[in-house]
Amino acid sequence: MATDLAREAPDEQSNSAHDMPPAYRPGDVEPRIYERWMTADVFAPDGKGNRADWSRKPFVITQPPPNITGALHIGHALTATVEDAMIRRARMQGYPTLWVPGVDHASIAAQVVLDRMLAKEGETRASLGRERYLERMWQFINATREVMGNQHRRLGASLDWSRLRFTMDEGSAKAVRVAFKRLYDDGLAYRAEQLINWCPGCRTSVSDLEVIATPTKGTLWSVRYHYVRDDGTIDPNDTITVATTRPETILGDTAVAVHPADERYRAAVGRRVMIPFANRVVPVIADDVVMRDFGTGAVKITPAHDADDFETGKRHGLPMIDVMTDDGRMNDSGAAYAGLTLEEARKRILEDLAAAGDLVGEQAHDMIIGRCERSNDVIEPRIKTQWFIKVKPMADKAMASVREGRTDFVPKRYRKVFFDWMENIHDWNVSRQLWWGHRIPAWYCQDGHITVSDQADGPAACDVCGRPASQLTRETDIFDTWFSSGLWPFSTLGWPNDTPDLRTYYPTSVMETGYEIIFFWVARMMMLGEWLTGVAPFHTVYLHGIVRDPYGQKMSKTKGNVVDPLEVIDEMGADALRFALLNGPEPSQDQRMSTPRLEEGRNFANKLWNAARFVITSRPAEVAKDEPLAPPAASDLGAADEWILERCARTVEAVETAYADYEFGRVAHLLYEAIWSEFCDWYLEMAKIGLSTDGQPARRGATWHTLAWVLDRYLRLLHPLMPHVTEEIWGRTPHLAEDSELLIVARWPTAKDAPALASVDLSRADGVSALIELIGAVRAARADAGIQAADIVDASIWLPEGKARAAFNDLKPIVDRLARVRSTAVEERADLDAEVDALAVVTAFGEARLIRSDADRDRERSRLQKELRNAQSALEASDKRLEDPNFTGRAPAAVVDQAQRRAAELREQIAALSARLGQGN
RNA sequence: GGGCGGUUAGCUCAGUUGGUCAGAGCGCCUCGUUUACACCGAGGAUGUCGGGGGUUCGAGUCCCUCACCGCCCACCA
Repeated sequence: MATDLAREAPDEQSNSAHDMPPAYRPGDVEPRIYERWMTADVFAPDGKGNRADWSRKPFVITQPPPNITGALHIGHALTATVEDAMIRRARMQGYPTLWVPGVDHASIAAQVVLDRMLAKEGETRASLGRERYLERMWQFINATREVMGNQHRRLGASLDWSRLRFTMDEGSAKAVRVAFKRLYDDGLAYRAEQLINWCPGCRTSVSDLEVIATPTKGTLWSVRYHYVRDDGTIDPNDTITVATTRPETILGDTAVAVHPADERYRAAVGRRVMIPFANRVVPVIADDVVMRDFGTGAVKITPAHDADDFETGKRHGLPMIDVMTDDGRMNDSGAAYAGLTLEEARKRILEDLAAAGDLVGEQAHDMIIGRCERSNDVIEPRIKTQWFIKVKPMADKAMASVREGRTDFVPKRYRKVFFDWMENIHDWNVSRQLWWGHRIPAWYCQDGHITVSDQADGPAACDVCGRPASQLTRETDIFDTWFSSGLWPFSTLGWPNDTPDLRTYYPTSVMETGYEIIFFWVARMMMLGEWLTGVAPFHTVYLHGIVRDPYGQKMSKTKGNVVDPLEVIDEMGADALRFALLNGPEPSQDQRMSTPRLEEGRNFANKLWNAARFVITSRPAEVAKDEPLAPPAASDLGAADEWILERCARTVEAVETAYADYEFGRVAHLLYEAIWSEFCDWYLEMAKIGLSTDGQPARRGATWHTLAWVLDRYLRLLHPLMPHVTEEIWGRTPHLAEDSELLIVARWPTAKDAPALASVDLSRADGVSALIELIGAVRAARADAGIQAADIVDASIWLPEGKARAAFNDLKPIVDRLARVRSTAVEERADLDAEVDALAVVTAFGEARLIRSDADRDRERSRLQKELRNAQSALEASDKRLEDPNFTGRAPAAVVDQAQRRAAELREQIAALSARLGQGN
């Protein structure tokens, strides 16, 4: 199928406009164009259609591999569009470019999705068992992977599909094993009994980042604990009152703490109290963590269920008692409450305390509780023996890389965000009690020795005691998804093997992603990359913002306000979507997506299409059909041609700067202006005169060559943003002799591409701007006077000696056409006065008189008076500045000079307006 | 409790180092079948650039402060 499409596309079609419909039809064009790129094999850095210059360092993008869990949303479209824009420009610049497509296995997110699907079938994780569960997972993800790839293709993303990777493939698996072993050998991976974040819904621990701090209205209860006498009995009247928000954890209390300097409790320290319902006698201890002015100044210590208490417990050697089960109930330590949910247990314990008369206070209390990012369950701090990564040494390296400029952020302010987080980083809990993911390659022997192996089939024997593998048990936990994602930039290139790919493409160039995963992913890639490969994995971190709905709301399936990129592409075209996404705010700023914005992109594609259609169909007979593109002959250029060439050169420069700064919004804006407002609105109209059959053949040729040249520049510059429509047009326009057949690999334009044009005297080009202003003024006067467009009016035109007059000599027919007049040039301004019955048009750069005996004098007067007022107030302000010695003395000469020139122009205009208004009619 | 971002025309947003910077698109009003385009063309209306203070010859543009909106981070019962 691919070859058929490729065959039907090229030669007969090119340079023919008969098959160019008057409206751009993305649905017809886009799939065919993508197929051509694929057939030509241009996406791979060493593809046969590529013109990569291997003497240059390859440009490589690190992209966040999307989760396999489902369809791509508009955020993915933004990511892909930005990355595609970057890589297309680099490719055109001649860099070997690599953009590896991939998918992340997203263990916890995938399990949540699969569990939900299974629930509909009446199955659960447990009912299937690990093996069958994983089989189902593979079925599920194999189906979604296909869909996701298609979405990127529809968008036009030029990914090297021959390198599609998955974070659960064998390459990733090996990288994970080797990375972990390295970290273990370096002393950075350790197994320990620590307080971790437990999600009872997901039945796994999660990292600190996956816990969402949620403000909650809670209650602070005051509870009496009874002192225990030396003989072990309880004095019902001798109590200490503690404050707690979590009565259900009372069963896990192993101390009561007070502040060491708190006079109220001086005598209490060292005494013992009885924990209600648990029948456990625990000490009253003194510790600085206790805040004297909070609650009662005495606090129960539950080391197994609170971060502070855990530290306190360690300091005082307190027992740590876990009172919960994995699914969020009270366990056997919960005595009479065992088996109850935490909520039920709390209720019962409060009732029982009240019954015993020990619940002595209750007040509302604003607090923050952690909830699971995935399931929204309340996260329980619990003691577990799990694997951790000591991140400080890696963080130091990553920070040094940024501090020393080896890695930079766009926008720069994210450096601070990065540093703030890195400086306060905690060790990373990488154990997950899930099934879908990379199993931690650690083995334990019956003596508790740990063996970490990077071999696919595990260790041969215990590293410590030499027991054979058959007597070792493997860790059942898997890694946090982000552990394998963090290896992405190099695991996709063959690491840990020293492959040619790794040597060629690593470190990568730009890492592009949304700011919301800077900690999850970017920071971890930087840490792991620096530590494991010795270099920063990319030199630039480019962060984009969130795409919101038209009302500024975050899009979400539950809100039902999601925009499906595929629907947009069906309706508007991929280029329209891309343009809309990029023609937004600066990097990292959120944007709102709406139909009008998409229409703007669609309309722009259509505008370009029609401009190209005009250029292609207007080729004069003098220019051979197969003549290659070339800069127009300088000697034959008219003023209008010089003008557009000058504008075009400036645009090339400005656009290039914007691209280099990753300012895609600016690129879009500059090209929109240049193509629509300059090229189409003015030059195309002007060119119609230059191309007319009554002109000279040389001028016709020069005009058309100018049209083709400028269009060609703009197609190249716009291609990274709107690849399909530009490629399709390019297929029908003449190219430079050295050009490739496809725009996607055509040479990137620079200001130096046409040396012959550099020597063109552009003085007339300046004059064109003055004429454009005059034409505008004539149009406004006509509209004001109600003159019909069909009415061609005789006009006298006077322009001062200089650029505008020089340009006018060349552009008279153009002025006539665009201003709808038959003009006569007059030598002296005074000559205009003869036209007393005419309508006056006055600008700072010239004047016109529209010969109308039926002119409405009152309307003219009010129009001219308004202009006079504007000019006068502008001059007034200008003069005020110029008369101020502070200004003339302190402002730079160029600024003063400009102000003086402006004042002179205004004086001219005012004089002319006054003269006209003073003519007494 | 820290930190960051935003506040410019009815709406969505541009405004690079302070000096035609008060703009664009959409919407609105008037006109229009001029041989690329009605997904179009021409013309027009609309803003004390969130408030206040300061620096400066000159400030949406720099500094301070306040207000509102949003986001991120944060182990205190």
